[in-house]
Amino acid sequence: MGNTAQQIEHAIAGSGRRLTGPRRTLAEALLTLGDHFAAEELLQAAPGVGRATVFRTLRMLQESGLVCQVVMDDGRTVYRLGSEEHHHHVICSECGAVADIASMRLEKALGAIAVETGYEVDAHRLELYGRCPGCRVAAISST
Amino acid sequence: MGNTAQQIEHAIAGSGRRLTGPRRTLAEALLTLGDHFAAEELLQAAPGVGRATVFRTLRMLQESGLVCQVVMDDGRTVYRLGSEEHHHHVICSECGAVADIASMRLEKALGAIAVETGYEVDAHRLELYGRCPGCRVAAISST
DNA sequence: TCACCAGTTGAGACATTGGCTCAACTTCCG
DNA sequence: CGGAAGTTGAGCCAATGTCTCAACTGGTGA
Repeated sequence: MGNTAQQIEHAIAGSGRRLTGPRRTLAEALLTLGDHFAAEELLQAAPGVGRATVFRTLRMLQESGLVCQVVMDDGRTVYRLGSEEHHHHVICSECGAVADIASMRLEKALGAIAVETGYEVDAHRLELYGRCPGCRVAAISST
Repeated sequence: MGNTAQQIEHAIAGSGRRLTGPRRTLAEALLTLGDHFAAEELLQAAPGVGRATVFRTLRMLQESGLVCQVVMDDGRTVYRLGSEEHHHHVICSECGAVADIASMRLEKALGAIAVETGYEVDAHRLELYGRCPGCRVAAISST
């Protein structure tokens, strides 16, 4: 995703929110951080920004759909800069690579479940864990 | 799920594991704990059993399929005594009720995704959040 | 029955992830 | 430019879980 700091800053400064120094710093730090990152990494990549601000901003970005949260296999959570569209993740248990999933079929199955259970479902969390193609090849060739 | 303490104890004492006092205490405490519970609640329901043992045993029971872990809407995790069969959960954001889902359609969609991504998927985590029928009714009548 | 040893335990410190408070500060609007 | 309102960060708190390690114990072989 070719997000730029300006795009992120622009998204931040919506609905009565201010574009402050720390937020700018975070916007830039986000871009230096690779595909996914822990909150702690963002904290370190943004010198001078306090811990509370990092978490606050992360939450804000999640609400804006600019960042999504991924729960890893072992329970750790990482964040990911990404598109606003609804999607899920496949995570490699070996190298940690995260790939997006967008499956109409899956969404429909989820919809059907909502109906069957009688629940009014308004959110869900879905993560798949496995081994990415690269790590599969590596595992085979190292045998 | 009419689990009895004996059933749980039996399941614990498999593959070279010992049936110890603390484990018996935990097996009985589990039965007093309602549909789902936090680790902390189990700890309190099992007097004399140390924190480390509670978490160790919970992990053991998860590996045996006797207990499953549910990540709540807000990130808290609760545990649930349940069947070994693979299933997912719908969680009511209001009253916390947890219901099981077992959908062939969903499993198939997940399988298709695994193929599409090229990942060798071996596990996943899926939770749906919403409002249960009871809370929906309550919300309407309190209007 | 007994002794032994591998598996198990618990106290307590530590780690991780995140939230809260509140006085000081900064943005941005008028 | 001035001030209200949004924002910040230091530091402390909380929840959830892990680790260490000496002491203990279940179950087995004799």
